[in-house]
Amino acid sequence: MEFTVPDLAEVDLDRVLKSLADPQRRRVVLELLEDTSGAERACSSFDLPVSKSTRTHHWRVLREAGLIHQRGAGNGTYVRLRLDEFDARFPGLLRTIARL
Amino acid sequence: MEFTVPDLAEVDLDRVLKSLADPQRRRVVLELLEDTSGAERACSSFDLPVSKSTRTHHWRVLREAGLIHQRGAGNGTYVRLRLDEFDARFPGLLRTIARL
DNA sequence: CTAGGGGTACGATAGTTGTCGTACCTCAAG
DNA sequence: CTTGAGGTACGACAACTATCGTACCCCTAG
Repeated sequence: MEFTVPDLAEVDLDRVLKSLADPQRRRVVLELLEDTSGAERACSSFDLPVSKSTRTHHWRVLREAGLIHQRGAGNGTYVRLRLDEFDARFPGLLRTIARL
Repeated sequence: MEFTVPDLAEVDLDRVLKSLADPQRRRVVLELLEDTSGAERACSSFDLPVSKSTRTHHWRVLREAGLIHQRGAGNGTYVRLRLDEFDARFPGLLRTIARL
């Protein structure tokens, strides 16, 4: 199962800032950012204190903001930052926020 | 008439990002930022395509996010970026967003 | 003094968002 | 084959938000 991600050119800053204006989502993004390996990570490996459906919701918001890519591997789902693409579209934004 | 502004230490990133995740408000902030003079500007000098009450609302959101200071001068209202304070609390954020 | 521009406060409203529960799917392990 | 972990889709709901209109306030220009 595959998740469609938006073309970064079609993502607007509004959507991005809204997606990052949530503690849960920001935490996840920054956690991915700290993982300098850039490797995939299991969605289930994040400790989110919300229900399953809420988790799904947050992943979708991040996906639609162009921040992440998701891959469904039958059993679980794996997530990866679209770091290079995103940084090309919104240079420095992630690093700046990470530094705060 | 005076407007109370929050202590920057008590402003959280959530509130800031939410306040900037709106085109009208972001435009106003960036316009103030481009004005390198740092001088006050009349609130009425911004061309906001919304009603008076909506304008008031947006100014309040920015104020509560610690981004601006407002001074009521009887007749009109004047606004000023809290640039130094804000940048001390959230270093680089405004400039980064301005660059996008 | 009166008009009018600039502004706030309050109440209403439609749309968005974060959250959940339930139902259902898929695969791996027993 | 059955169970369970991980996950989606859908519908519900409360909270928040952007917007407006109305009523009202303050001052300056006539």
